[in-house]
Amino acid sequence: MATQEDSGRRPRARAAAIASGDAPDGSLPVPAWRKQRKGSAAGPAKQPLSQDLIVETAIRILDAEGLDGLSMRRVAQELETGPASLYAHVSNKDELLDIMFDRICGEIALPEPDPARWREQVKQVSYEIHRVMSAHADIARVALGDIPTGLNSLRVNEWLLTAVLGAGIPPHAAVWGVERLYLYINADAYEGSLHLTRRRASGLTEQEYMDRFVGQVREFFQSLPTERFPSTVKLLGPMMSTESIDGEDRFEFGLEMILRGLESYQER
Amino acid sequence: MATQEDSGRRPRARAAAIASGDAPDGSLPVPAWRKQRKGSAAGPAKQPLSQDLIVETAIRILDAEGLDGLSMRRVAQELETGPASLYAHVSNKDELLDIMFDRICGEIALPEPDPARWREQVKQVSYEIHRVMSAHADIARVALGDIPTGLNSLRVNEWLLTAVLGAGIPPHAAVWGVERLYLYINADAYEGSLHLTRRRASGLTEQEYMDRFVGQVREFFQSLPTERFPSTVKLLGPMMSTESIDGEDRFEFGLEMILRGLESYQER
DNA sequence: TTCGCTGACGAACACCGTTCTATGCTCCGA
DNA sequence: TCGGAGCATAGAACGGTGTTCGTCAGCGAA
Repeated sequence: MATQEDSGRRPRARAAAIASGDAPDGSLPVPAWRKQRKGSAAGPAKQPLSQDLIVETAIRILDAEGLDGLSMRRVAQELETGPASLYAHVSNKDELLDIMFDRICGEIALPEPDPARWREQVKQVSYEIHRVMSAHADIARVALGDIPTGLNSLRVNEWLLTAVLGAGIPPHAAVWGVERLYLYINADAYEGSLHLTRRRASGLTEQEYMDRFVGQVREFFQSLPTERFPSTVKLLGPMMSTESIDGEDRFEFGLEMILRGLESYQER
Repeated sequence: MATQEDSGRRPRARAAAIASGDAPDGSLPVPAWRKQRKGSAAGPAKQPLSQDLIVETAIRILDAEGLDGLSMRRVAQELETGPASLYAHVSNKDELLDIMFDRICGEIALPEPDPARWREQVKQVSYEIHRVMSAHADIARVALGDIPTGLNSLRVNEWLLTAVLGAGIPPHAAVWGVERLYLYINADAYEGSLHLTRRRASGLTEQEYMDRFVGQVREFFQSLPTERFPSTVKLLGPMMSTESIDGEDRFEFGLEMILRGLESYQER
């Protein structure tokens, strides 16, 4: 398990907990408002409710049924309780989503920064973020709809900032570049997850889905009048190639584009 | 129970409507499934229901109350009818959103393509798309969550493809580059609209909102432990500057980055 | 005139997030 | 050991959501 940090309740509370943290070593202090539970050692008997348990359950549902399938009632049902019970540990569905997102950010593995290999490493980490987000259905939507302030999210951000600064990109370009990169990664992960969601909903295999869905889209584009959409029709080939739809290479292309743009701001 | 698996019927129908479009001049053909109404000249007497009327009403609500405030019931209420009545003209809320999005795409003004000024023009059009999306609350979310296949959306896409092709970007890079650019514009427009939504919900002026919201975020970041987040703390200045939050310049930065990346694929 | 069709729409279904409120249970001080 | 305070639990309910069912009225064709 990577260095996973606990996420807090509200941004302010979080920061305060860190600032006044009384843990001398590297581990973050356990926030006062989260009493540690007795044995989280997974008794087969009914576990007492806790924020951790709720978040874990919610992520399990997210993975299995997607963000749209995740509801407070669904989580409560899974825990064999009523929806109202959750609100003692989580003030909000939005807060639950934030905490889930940050917990998931904790899965992102970060290498030791090496300024000499910054470009390669930034790319690697971008892939890693993308991989983790894609592994959890459409969770990336949360990042698009909210400025993440969780500790694990900050950890990733800090890593990227350090790498980019170390490459000699001036401060302003570094801040914006990393922010834009993050936006791009999440937007693509979200977009990509939609196909997966749809495919899962349809119950088709990847190949079947590809054939049917892409086939329909292709059919649609091919029926466009050439005189009105000449470039679109001319580019039907590259547009409809499997690699275009699949996403991996397309993501790489955009990433490369952003990196080329970013390094044009390098000062040394 | 019908398992409505023929979700491809819609795009196909549209394309067929286009292919058999009988508008000889420059204006787009009116799709067969959108019957034109008599006078949309806003009679004070109760207008008969129609898809156009529904879409117009929905966009008005969207502008005034945001995407979250838009519901079938809300639209029906505005039209002084029941929600069920809408389903005779629109098969779905998703379809309504698609149509709304495409209608809004129709507001995007496109200049005559001039290959010599392709870079400037692509930038200009990107701004234009961004402007139109931002003018309609969080409608950009629709584009992120669905592959737009409306005519007006295609029109914009066609323009961008033509411009980029004309600049000597090879086919594959053109397709992907335009697609990535589109993704970026919509993602940023959506992100930006969230602030506006939140501000509107809070009822504060722009200045007040700036002060309060940014103040809180700044407070949070400033309370971060320097030893754990050195780069983040070091970059607090550029991160928290007004221009960073406001978005206009930030959008421009990312756009410039993408364009620099894109033109690195130029072949002549 | 009558038949058939189609648009309008009230009612209802199955959900949703959230809050109120009553009920227990646990733990602490006396 | 008892009393009581405080809190996790959860049933019920509120006000919303998208969508469907079935009825009804109006109208064009026969």
